[in-house]
Amino acid sequence: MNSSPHIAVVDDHQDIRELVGRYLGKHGYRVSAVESVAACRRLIERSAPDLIVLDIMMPGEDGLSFCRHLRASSQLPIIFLTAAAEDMDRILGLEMGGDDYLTKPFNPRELLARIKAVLRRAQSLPEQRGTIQAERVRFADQILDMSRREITGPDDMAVALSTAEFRLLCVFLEHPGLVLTRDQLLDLTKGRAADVWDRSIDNQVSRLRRKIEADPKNPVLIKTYWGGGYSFTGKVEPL
Amino acid sequence: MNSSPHIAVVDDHQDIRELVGRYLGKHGYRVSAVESVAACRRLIERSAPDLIVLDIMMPGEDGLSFCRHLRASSQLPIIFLTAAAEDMDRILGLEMGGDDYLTKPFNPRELLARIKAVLRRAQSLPEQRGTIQAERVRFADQILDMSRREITGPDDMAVALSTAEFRLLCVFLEHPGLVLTRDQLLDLTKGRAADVWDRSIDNQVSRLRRKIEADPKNPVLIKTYWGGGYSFTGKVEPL
DNA sequence: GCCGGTCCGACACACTTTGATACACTTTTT
DNA sequence: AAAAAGTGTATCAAAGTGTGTCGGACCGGC
Repeated sequence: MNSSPHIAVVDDHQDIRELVGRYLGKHGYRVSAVESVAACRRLIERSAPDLIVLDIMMPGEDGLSFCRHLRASSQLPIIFLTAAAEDMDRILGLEMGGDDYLTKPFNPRELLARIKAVLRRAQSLPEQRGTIQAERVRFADQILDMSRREITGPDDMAVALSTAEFRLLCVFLEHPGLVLTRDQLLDLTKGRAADVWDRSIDNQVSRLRRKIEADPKNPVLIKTYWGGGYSFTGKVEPL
Repeated sequence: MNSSPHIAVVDDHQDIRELVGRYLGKHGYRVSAVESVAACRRLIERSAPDLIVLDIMMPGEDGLSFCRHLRASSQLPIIFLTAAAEDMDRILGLEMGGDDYLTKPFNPRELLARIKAVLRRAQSLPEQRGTIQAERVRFADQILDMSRREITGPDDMAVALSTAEFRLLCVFLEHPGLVLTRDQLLDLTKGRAADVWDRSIDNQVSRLRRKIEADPKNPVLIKTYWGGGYSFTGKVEPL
């Protein structure tokens, strides 16, 4: 990502354009706000945005028909704005690739969250490092037995891991030192995309820490990167 | 599976479309909801869904006749929605490939379960590893005698297996290390498809564990994958 | 350095899945 | 035919997991 993402906002209400434009701008996005589908077409031609925030109900050409048109030729992600819940039905009738929608009135914060989610989805995937082959792996002062799914500490006490904990630990051990976002962790462990305010990973990290950290209150092995994600710190050595 | 399955929902009631669309969307499916068979035809042409949820009783072209039409040319799985139990007779009259049906009013949760089941069935089959040829097989610290259908532990005590237990153990020994879903296990042992809330496999696994695990309360050989299935962990060596 | 907003850790809780047991039904054996 | 064993279903308890909330930690702007 060499420069900040470029968002096109299409809405016939000036106040919405202004509000959204200002808010997204403040959060580091480049924003182009236009008042009609026609203007949006021109915009797309000359500057290729990364995502469109599109109002459905507009005078002149309608948002939905525009979307159908776009879908015929491109994968450009769209987030729909709809005034009424009934519109949603018509949205569902479309092929919703990586798209999303939001009903007015909406919280700008939520729009931001969804934009982030959609963009992340479009990129995703850290380089796939090889899966761990070894039967046992030493990390820090503990050993993970892959087949028994349990770890043994320096005191020779074995601790069993649940399915989710085990998967999470494996992902960490496969990517030592790398900062993994919650989306990546969720994708790598469960194969599913993150819901907007998903806290399940936080919880699993917390549970895992309780089992592998000497002092769970002051984690050393799994470090938190504020606003970024988590990273496994420590030597990893297949046995 | 590079992207989530795409489900087409065909129903003339808007509320149903909305409900189902939202529910399935929330559970990670891509949903296209349309109000008629005609619209569904168009949908299929341009976007090839993985499964159709089809209301039977609809104005205009009827769901059943549409199904007959589809079956002539494709294997596309269908889940029927019927208002009255009487319709079921007519459904049963069809060739139900991998299909299924549900009577209204239905629990969205159950629909989800059936969709999962049908889709799994459509994929199914892990790569068929060769059947075990050897007369005796060593696994962990025990030996399975194929013809006598009994296992001998390190203490030389022979334990007899029932038919179902024997089949199940064989399936596990043929796919060591692989996580097998309940459907796959049921298919491989009994050759039948899993009913939606089938627990018979759980029971057999439990019984088998009691015979081959040193400590059935803390199974080591047959591991549970929460929400996934079971997996046999341990060396397998034909003799 | 203070302040508002945002993110994270911990906890509690709801919900789903699984394990164990009991029981009914079927098949096999005696 | 009776008895025994095998198997599927129902039920309850236990474990695993996801979501919400609250308080504290962290960041950026002033």
